[in-house]
This record gives sequence, C-alpha cells and structure tokens, in this order.
Amino acid sequence: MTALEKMKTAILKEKREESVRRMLDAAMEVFAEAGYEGARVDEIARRAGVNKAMIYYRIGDKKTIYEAVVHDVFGDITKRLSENIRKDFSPEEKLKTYIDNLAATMDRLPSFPRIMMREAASGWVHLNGSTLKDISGILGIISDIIDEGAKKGAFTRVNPVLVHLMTIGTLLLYNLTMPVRKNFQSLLSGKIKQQDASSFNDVAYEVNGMILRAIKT
Amino acid sequence: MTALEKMKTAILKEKREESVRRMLDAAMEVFAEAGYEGARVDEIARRAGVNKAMIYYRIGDKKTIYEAVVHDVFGDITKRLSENIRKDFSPEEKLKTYIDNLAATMDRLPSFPRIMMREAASGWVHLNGSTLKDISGILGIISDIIDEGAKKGAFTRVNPVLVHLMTIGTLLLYNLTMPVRKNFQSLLSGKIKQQDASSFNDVAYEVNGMILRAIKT
Amino acid sequence: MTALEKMKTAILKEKREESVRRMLDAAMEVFAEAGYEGARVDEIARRAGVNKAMIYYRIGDKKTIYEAVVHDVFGDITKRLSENIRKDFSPEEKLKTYIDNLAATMDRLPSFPRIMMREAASGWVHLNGSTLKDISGILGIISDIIDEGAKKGAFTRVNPVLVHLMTIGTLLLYNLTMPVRKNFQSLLSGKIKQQDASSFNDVAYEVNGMILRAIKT
Amino acid sequence: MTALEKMKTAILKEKREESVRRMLDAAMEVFAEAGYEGARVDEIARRAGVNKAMIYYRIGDKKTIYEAVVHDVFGDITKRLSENIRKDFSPEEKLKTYIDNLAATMDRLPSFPRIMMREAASGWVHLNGSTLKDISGILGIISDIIDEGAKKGAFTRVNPVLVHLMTIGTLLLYNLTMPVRKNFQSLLSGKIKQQDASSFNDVAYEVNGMILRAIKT
DNA sequence: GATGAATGAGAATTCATTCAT
DNA sequence: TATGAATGAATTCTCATTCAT
Repeated sequence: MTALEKMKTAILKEKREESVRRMLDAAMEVFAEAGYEGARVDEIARRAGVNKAMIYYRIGDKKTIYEAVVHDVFGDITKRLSENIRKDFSPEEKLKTYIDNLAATMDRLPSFPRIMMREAASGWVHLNGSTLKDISGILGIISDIIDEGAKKGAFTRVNPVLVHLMTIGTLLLYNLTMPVRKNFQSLLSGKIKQQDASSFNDVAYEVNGMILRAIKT
Repeated sequence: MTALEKMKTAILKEKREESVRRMLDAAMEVFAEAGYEGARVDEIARRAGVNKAMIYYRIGDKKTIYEAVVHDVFGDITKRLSENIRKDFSPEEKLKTYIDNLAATMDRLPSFPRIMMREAASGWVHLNGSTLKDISGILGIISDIIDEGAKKGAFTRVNPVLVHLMTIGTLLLYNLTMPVRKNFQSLLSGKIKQQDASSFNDVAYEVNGMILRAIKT
Repeated sequence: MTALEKMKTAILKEKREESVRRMLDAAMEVFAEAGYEGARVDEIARRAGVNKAMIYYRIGDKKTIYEAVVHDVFGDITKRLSENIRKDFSPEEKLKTYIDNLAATMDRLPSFPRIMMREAASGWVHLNGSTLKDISGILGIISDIIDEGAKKGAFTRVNPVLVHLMTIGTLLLYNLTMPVRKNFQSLLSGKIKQQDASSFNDVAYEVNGMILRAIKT
Repeated sequence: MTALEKMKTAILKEKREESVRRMLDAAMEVFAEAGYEGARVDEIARRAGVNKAMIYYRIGDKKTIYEAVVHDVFGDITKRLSENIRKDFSPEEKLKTYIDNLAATMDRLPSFPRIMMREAASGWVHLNGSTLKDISGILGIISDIIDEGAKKGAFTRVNPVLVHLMTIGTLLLYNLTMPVRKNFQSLLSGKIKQQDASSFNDVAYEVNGMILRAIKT
C-alpha cells in the first residue's frame, strides 16, 4: 500500500469511528429519555444525522446498540473513578474524591443516571460479564477505602456495599428529582428552611458531609 | 327497586370493583416489570384473567391504566406513612418509623421500587397534581421530623429533602440490586468482610443507624 | 350456555374457519407462484380479502403459514390416494388409479406441482415429521402395488421408488411445462408428428401406458 | 501499442474474465440454493471473493446476473448433448447416450436440477429467446432419435416430448430427493426390497432400462 | 478499475385500540 | 355487560442498488 493509500485509509477509519461515536451518543440520549422499549431507532438515526440503515450496518440491531451504550456508560464511570483516586490520599480524601467523581460523572453524562435507574428497574438484564466486572471494580475501590479507614481508626466498620449504594442512590435520586423539586419547594414553602443545593457541586459537598458523619468514628 | 334487586346490584358492583382491582394489580406488576412502553395490554388482561376489551371498558387506554397504577402506588405509601407516625413519638422514633415504613412498603409492594425508578428516569412525567401533593405530603412529614429534632437539639440542621432522598435512594437501590449482589459478592470475595444484610428488616436497621449517625448532634 | 349462545358460538366458529381457509388458500396460491421468499404476506392478505394482521392473529408468521400450506398440500394428496385405491383392484388397475389420482390432484390443485418443485429445489427443508410420514405413506402404497404385481407375475421386479419418482416426475414436469410447450411446438413444427396430449386425462393415459410397458412382464 | 502493453492488456482481460467466471459460479450456487428471491447479492459477492459493487460493475443487477446464470446452465447442457450424440450410433445407443449425458450433467453441475426445478415452478419466466432455442434444440435431438427408432422398427411411436419429460423428470426428482430418501428407506423398512441405486451412474442405467422397455417394440 | 460507505424503498411483525354482537 | 374479531399505524430490520473516492 502506498503512503497515499494509507492516508486515505486512515481518514476513512477516522470518519467511520466519528460516525459510530455520533450514533452511540445519540443512542445514549434516546435510551436515557425513553428506555429500551420506548426508544426509536429512527429517532437515534435522526439525532445522529445518519441514515437508519447505517446504524444496522455499523453497530447492529437495537439490542446490540443498547448493550454498546450500557457498556460505554458503565465503562466510562469505572475508568474515571479508578483514574482519579490517588494512592497517597487519606481515606477521607479518597472518599471525597470518590463521591465528587460520581457527582461529576452524572453532571457530564446526564444519561448515566437515567440509564442506570432503568437498568435497576429492569433487573440489570443487560449487564454482560465485562460490565459486571466494571461495577465490581467500583465496589472494590470503595471497599478498599472503607477498609483502610477502618484499619486506621478513621471509620467505623460498616458494610461498604451499603455505603456505595447510599452514595450513588442519593446522588442518582438527587439528580433525577431536579426537575420536580421546584414544585415541592413551592408546595412546602415555609417548611423547608434550608435552600436546596443549587449546583451539583454543592450536593456532592453535602452528601460527602452526611456520609462522613455516618461512618466516621 | 326491591330488596332483592338492590342486593343483586350490590353484588354486581362488588364484582365489578373486584375485577377492576385485579386489572390494576396485574397492570402494576406488568408496568413494574416492563416499563410503560414495554408493557403489553394483552399481558395485563391475561394476568388479570379478563378480556382485553374489558380493560378499555372499565379503566381506559394504556395511559389511563398507567396513571391509575402510579397514583395507587404513591397514594398507598403516603397513606401508610402518615398513618404510622404517631404524634407522641420522639424525633428519633419518628425517623425510625419513617424508614421502617418505607422499607416495609417496598417489601409488601415489590412493584413500587421499580415503578418509582422508572418514573425518576422518565422525568416524572406521569405524576399528576394529586400524586405530587401526596409526595410533598411525605416530604412534609420528614421535614417536620427533622425540624422538630433540630429544635429539641437532637438533630443537626440538615436539608430534609436530602435526608429523604438519601433514605429512599438507599432503600430503593438496595432493593433493586438484590438480584445482582450475589454476583458481586463472589467477585469481591475476601474484600467484603461484613455479610450482606440478608433481610429487608436488617437493611432498614442499618440504614436507620447510618442516617441517625449522619444527622444526630 | 343457552341454546342461542351455542348457536352464536357455532356460527362464529364456522366464520372463523372459513376465514382461515380463505387465508390458507390465498397463501397456497401466492407461495406456489412466488416461492417462500418471493411471497408477500401483504399479497396473501389482499387475495384472502382480510387485514394483514388477521393472518398473524389466526395463523402466525410467514414460516408458520408456509408450513401449514405445505402440510395441507401433501396431506390432501395422500388422503386422496389412499381413499381411491380399492383393495379388490388388480395390480394394473391399482397402478392406473394411482397415476390417475396423481394427475387429477395436479389438475384440481394447481399449486401442488409448483410447491412440490420448489420444495424439491430447497432440499425439502419445510417437511416436518407428519408430512414426511404422509409421503412415505404414498411410497408404501406404490411399493405394495409393485410388490403384489411382482408376486402375481404381472410386473417385473423394479425399484418402487424409481417407479414413483418416474410417475410423479413426469406428471409434474408435464404439468409445469404446459405454458412453454406451445413455443416448442412451433419451433419443432414438422418434427413432432404426434399431437401433444391436450388434456391432463390424456397425459395420465399416456403415462400409464408407458409405465405399464416399462414394468410389465 | 507496444508488445509489452499488449501483453499487459491481455493479462488484465484474462483476470477480468476469470473474475466474472467466479462471480457467475458463485451466483449459480446461491441461486440454486436459495432461489431468485432468496438469493442475496452480498452472499454471491462473498463467495466469489469480490466486492459487491464489482458485480454490478461487471455483470449488472440481480435480474441480469440471474439471466446470465440460467443461460449458462441451459446452454451448457445443450452443448454437451449435441456434442456427444454421434451420428453413427444406433437409436438405442443414442438414447442411452442422451440419458447418460443428462445424468452426468446433473452430477457435474449440481445447481442445474435445482435451478431447472425453480424455473419450472416459476413458469419459466426467465427463459429468453436464445435459451428457449437451446431447449428446443434438445427436444429436436430426442425427437430425431425416437423418429429414427420408429422408422427402423426399434421403437414404438410415442410422443417424444413425453419421453423427454419422463427422462428428465425422473432424473431431476431422483437427484433432488436424494437427501430425504434415506428417511423413507427407514420408514419403509421391509417394504422396499431392492436397494436404492447408490450412485448416479446406477440410476442412469436403471432409468435407461425402464425407458427402453417402455418404448421398444 | 476497485472498494468501502451510504441509502431508499420495502417487508415482516407487533400492538393499542375499536367493532360487532 | 362481556368478549372474540378485526385493523391501522407504527416499528424493526433488510437489501438491492448507488455513490464517492
């Protein structure tokens, strides 16, 4: 193959990947908004700006698209968490980083909370082996943090799975109740004195505080 | 109308209501398992043991069935909570009752967690005014508890919405990760020393402990 | 159930069966003309005068429709043959009846030759157990005829399968070359002296003569 | 043009023809297996080891490919027959050669029986003028053989078209029932004494015998 | 010439909903 | 009231064909 041909091939490949990326991004959005059954392949194609047949050509049928999306979603968060938690942090710092990263991911990838919620409701039937491994990787991280904290006398001995579920459950629900919370505020006017945390940073901060208080010695 | 006719009418009415009840119960199950879009009216009819046209005749179209189900689900839990939290309880007791009741509801009405999760993921678009009022009623309850606790010096001042989200988020996720947690246990063997709470009572107890530690002065 | 209701049910059932019959007849035609892959469910519905969804409701998907058709086609011919070959016939008479019946079936059920040909070309992949049994029933019949003839000294010992294949192969091809044979007649004018058998009766007669000469002692 | 250039051009042409040959061979296979409607252009390209667009470039659309294949199939058999039937043969020898050649062709070109069957079932709509001429050429050959035999007193006067249909129908059906005949053998065990002809040579021999007996004086 | 990319026009199948009795 | 029958409107998926380089 000549150098020119190589360049052409490379450009084609890049274009192809870019197009697949766009399809998967669109799919993630649509699946998040409508769920697996509610998602329309037509709509995914429309948002990705490609012909519908292209999706079948490049990725596969609806089930395959969905699995790719789920894998991406969970893979991304795992990667992010394992990258950012530094070895030399104290358990408290690690826990904070852990919570901050979860919160940040939800901010950056707004489809994540919805897809995760739907997966939970559906009994996680779309999690394949590698994604399960991803998730247990996350559990391993938090487990180690709690463990280390307990050994150093900073934390009480608690079930790390529960801490994880509490953290992610709170953040998820916080994230997903955003659109309706204003309604409650007005209905509860006078009752809730403290302002609702306005940004996601704030809530990460608050959640962090609560969790720490709950597990510190 | 003769007495006999009245009796007949009454029996008919009872039968009718019983039949509607069966349809709604079946619908709740199906919606919980498959979500709104994934649910099949045929399947609801099958499980309720009635003719499909009957559902349209008695309840209405799919959307109407779903709204009735959602209303039932959220109405039930509100009712239960407001009934069980006695005035003369201490804030701590009230909080415990509150958490226990949430946990018990999930146990008794296994469709609740799934439907709530799906509602969260869908942006709560099916909550009508009265259901919203139900939910804010719940928020009012927890808000009052926290408030009272703060006034009595038992609790720190925390955002009651956050406490509520933390409680329910943890319980929901705990409930819905049940089927996959065994997988993680094996993948994490050696890391997680403490046993997973085996019953839902246990987890309510643990969650209660965590929440209390997080907000007690 | 009252007598009136019974009557209603019976009428409904009749209507239903009549409608299924129409669908299967239409399907047989369409499959004969276009083959499995070429057949359009839309076209079957159109010819049967029913809504396309009705076909799925009553019969099933395309594969199921096709299998029903094939089963009908082969079942019909088997039934006809076994009914008409009388015990007290001589082997020669039996053979004649056998050939006549095959020829008559092709006349009466013009889809049969085409569907059988296509089945042959496709490797008989759609023949299920019961249809295979039907066909081997036919083979059993001809086999017995040859056998009896041989015992009585009327026929030579020949492979009955070959006789069957020869009979049916000739009739099928004769039947299916009908539309093009005129073309040949003109191309061959002067060469073929004997007139082409004009009716199917005639050809059954001729085939019978040939087969008899081939196997008589 | 220089000699070198000429050579290059010749090699290119050869390669081109070789590639077209491969495509047509692949197409014949695929059409035989799946029929016109069931055949996939993708699959043809795959088996030919060429890019799909190449087929359109070199041969044309699906219909054109199919017509080329049909023409090849029928042309081949005509050519073979007319070459092998020597003038100085006796009518009996000629008939034998004719049958042997048909049988051999089916052996050598396994797609032929299937494509011919499908063509028969479809009403020969893909036979163009030149192919029709090919076939009537074959009919002319057999017609002449019968004629000559009748004149010499060796054969009775029979319809040569019928003899042809009988021969080819038997061979075709014999060939195409091969895969299912074992099933029948087991179902008919005890009934069919004579072994099924194991090779195609054998069946040609048997068919020859039957036909001869049917038409000899 | 050769090839990967792209797509429009179907085709099968499903399902909420209505009809008719 | 109750129910089997019927259907229109999607929706997923496929594939022959063309494009662009």
